[in-house]
Amino acid sequence: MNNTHFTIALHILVRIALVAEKNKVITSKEIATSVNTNPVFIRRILSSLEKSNLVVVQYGTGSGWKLAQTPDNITLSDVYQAIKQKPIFDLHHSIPNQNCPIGKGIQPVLKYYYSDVEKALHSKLAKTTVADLLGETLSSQELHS
Amino acid sequence: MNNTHFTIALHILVRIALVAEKNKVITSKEIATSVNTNPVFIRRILSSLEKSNLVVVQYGTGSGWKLAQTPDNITLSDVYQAIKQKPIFDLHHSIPNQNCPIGKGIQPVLKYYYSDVEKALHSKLAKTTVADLLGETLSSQELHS
DNA sequence: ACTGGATGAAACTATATTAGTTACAGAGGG
DNA sequence: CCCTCTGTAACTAATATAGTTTCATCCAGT
Repeated sequence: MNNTHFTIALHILVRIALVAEKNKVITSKEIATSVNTNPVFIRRILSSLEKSNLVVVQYGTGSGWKLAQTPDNITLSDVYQAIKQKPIFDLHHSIPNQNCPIGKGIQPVLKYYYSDVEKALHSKLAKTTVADLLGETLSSQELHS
Repeated sequence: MNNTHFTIALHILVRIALVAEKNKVITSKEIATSVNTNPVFIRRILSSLEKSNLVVVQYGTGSGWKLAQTPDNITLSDVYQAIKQKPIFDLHHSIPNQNCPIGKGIQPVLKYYYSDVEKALHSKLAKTTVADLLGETLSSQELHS
């Protein structure tokens, strides 16, 4: 995962949640217009979200995307899990020197520690839902009008 | 920051902490041998660590690097802060559609939320020090001998 | 069946990022 | 003054990212 993907995924889900209030679906092209990018990029991320059962696609006439769960049931931890491809911190690209006590021993230590950090991150992300973001986004608009 | 930089920075600091126990310093070339990379790459990261007062360089004969603070005083939050160049999550690369209520409102919401997530990450990272990592790395070696 | 709008996926490009490499001026203890 | 190492710039190769084009596939409605 690149770190913008999470932002795009959240934008997509909040955008779908908005039309879901009217029991409507939305196409990747329409979402792309909102995000200001191209539909294929949106579809690639939608594909990841679909595999994690966060969104569902409808084919045929009146086709488009809808949420697979209610917005208050989708946490940002779910979203992060769905689109993450890389861990938050990577280990060395090339294997460290095994003749050095640090080079030999540090990777397992860091690997364990990083997974611990990711758990803490997930705990934090789990406290917020797509419904929360939609609410905050809309209410911040009202203040300006 | 790329996500391997944090790993390399920790490797560097733990490696320096190891020789610091013997009141010695270590050169970027020696560190590069341990990390299994080139000295310039190491120096670039050392440069960031130096700016945050985590390491100090000695010139002249017997030159090399040492810690600017005791290892139990350097938390991983300090290290992360020193080398991070990008936030953990980026916003959109191109500005979203301002005619869409979501496109218009989501960036400030996410910006605030992301800084909140970073604070949680720092709290987690602050609980571990370079001394902790050094201890774990060495004790994991003993188990294998 | 057929149509039409949308998806899924592959292929390709342009740009940005990352790590590696070379080179050389500058620092400073002996 | 010497010697070793640092600081930094410049360049390259490899990889990652987002954008674009293309086309087969899907399926509700007619």
